[in-house]
Amino acid sequence: MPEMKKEEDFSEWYNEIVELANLTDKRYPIKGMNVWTPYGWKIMRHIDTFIRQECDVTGHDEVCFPLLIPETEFQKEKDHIKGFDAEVYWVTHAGLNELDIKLLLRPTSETAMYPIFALWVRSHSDLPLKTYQIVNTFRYETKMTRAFIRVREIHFFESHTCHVDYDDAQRQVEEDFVILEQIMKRLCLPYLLLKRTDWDKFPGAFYTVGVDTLMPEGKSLQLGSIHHYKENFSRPYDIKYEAADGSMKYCHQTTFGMSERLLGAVVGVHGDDKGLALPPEIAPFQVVIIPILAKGKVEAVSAEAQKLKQELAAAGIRVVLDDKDERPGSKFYNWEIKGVPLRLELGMRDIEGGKVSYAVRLDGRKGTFDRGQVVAQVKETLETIVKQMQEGAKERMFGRIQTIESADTIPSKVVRFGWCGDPECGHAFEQKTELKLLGTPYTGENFKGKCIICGKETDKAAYAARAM
RNA sequence: GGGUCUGUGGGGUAGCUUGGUAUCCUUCUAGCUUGGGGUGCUAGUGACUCCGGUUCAAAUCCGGACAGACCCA
Repeated sequence: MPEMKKEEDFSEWYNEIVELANLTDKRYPIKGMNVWTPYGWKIMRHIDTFIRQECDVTGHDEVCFPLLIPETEFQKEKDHIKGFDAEVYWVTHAGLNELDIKLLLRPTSETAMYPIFALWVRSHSDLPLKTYQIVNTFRYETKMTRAFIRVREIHFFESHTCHVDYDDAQRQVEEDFVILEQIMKRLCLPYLLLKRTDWDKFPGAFYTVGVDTLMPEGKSLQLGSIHHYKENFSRPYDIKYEAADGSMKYCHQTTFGMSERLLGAVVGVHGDDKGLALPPEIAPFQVVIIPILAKGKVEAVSAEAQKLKQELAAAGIRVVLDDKDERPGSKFYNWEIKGVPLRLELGMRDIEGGKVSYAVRLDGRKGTFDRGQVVAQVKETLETIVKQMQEGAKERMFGRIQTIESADTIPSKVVRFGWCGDPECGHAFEQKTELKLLGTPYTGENFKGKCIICGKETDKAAYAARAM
């Protein structure tokens, strides 16, 4: 019998859930490279679908660039190299020969895309150039790897855009926030948008906005990042255009990245001691039907269960009928581990009474639907579950954040405090508390107080936590 | 980079000190039984990370490789 105590030992709980729910197969013989199982991949595909939808409606075009990057291209932006040097995989041989110019596996695609962007962008009428891709990227992580959260082969979404000037790129950053919100709503994940400190921004970026959520143990987990590059890449990669007045100008660029960490966060935020709890929008199966087969009535019940399944499926609901020869109780446990949001039970008792019994995964509540209105009632229940998950997760996250006025005693959670913005104070805080300074809220937050280190008056709040 | 420890059926383990038939739980397969919260019984499949050494004999001892965990820088 699995011991699954989320609150007691989150780390162990997480590993166990990922395995029991069969989201991934960790037995692949390379550390940090796991196999996507059918169940886990179905969820990830739903997430990807939402990302594609939102990017498409905002006028991004999907592209797909090669995996390998020549060393010579990679080296063009100095900060960028420094940031990734230590975690790059190299291809040094091809067949029996050593390569003259080494190739690297993309850790992210700036240096693959931008030489080509330089060819694509010629005049202001080519702008804005808005692209994205969903590909695998590679980073040689040296710390402990963990399914979905820290992996060496990353299932990566990255959008890359080019703009005529700073302001237009800035508008893109703000559009990214809207895209993000649409996606996070469906995953029922609350988050903070924090402008990273200068010493923690993406290598090569002008500024970085981090998307952070909190895990139950109070650690922060970065789910994505949005960057304004200004001209930092367009200059070394020579991405310029002819403006209306005939002058040549460098593009301003942005990027937005997210990964399968989104799935890791869904596991961590919504799961409980019974297993996964999936948001209905990304659940491979939103409803599981379990027929209760009493002796002698097997066929009647099976036929009715089939009918129910078809009705729900016809209404666009993702439904699975579990007709395995197994006890119902055992099926209940199994589907709960897998996080199916809504369970329907159908036995003679229900059929005779014109009902369908249900149980909600999230809070365990049970009741009956009317057989005649079951489609509408299922839809309504799923919608309620979405709201419940959104609100519950939000409450839990903000409940973990404490505003503090002194760095001497740190309640071992996520903290919010005044910061004058001086890097020296920031470093001092990090050193003293051993927390990571996550940054300052991107969209202003009403705050009045004193810098927690130097005591200067400030209207800036900062957030810090232990990073996962 | 330095150090410590560990590799046994699909998953989790016992056995290793003191060398000789590999334990238990779970999963899986088949049959019967059961069927509204993990049904019970019976039978069955399935493992000592790899390479070398010592030995009549190696999961066990020795060396190396590979993989993983932890600690320190």
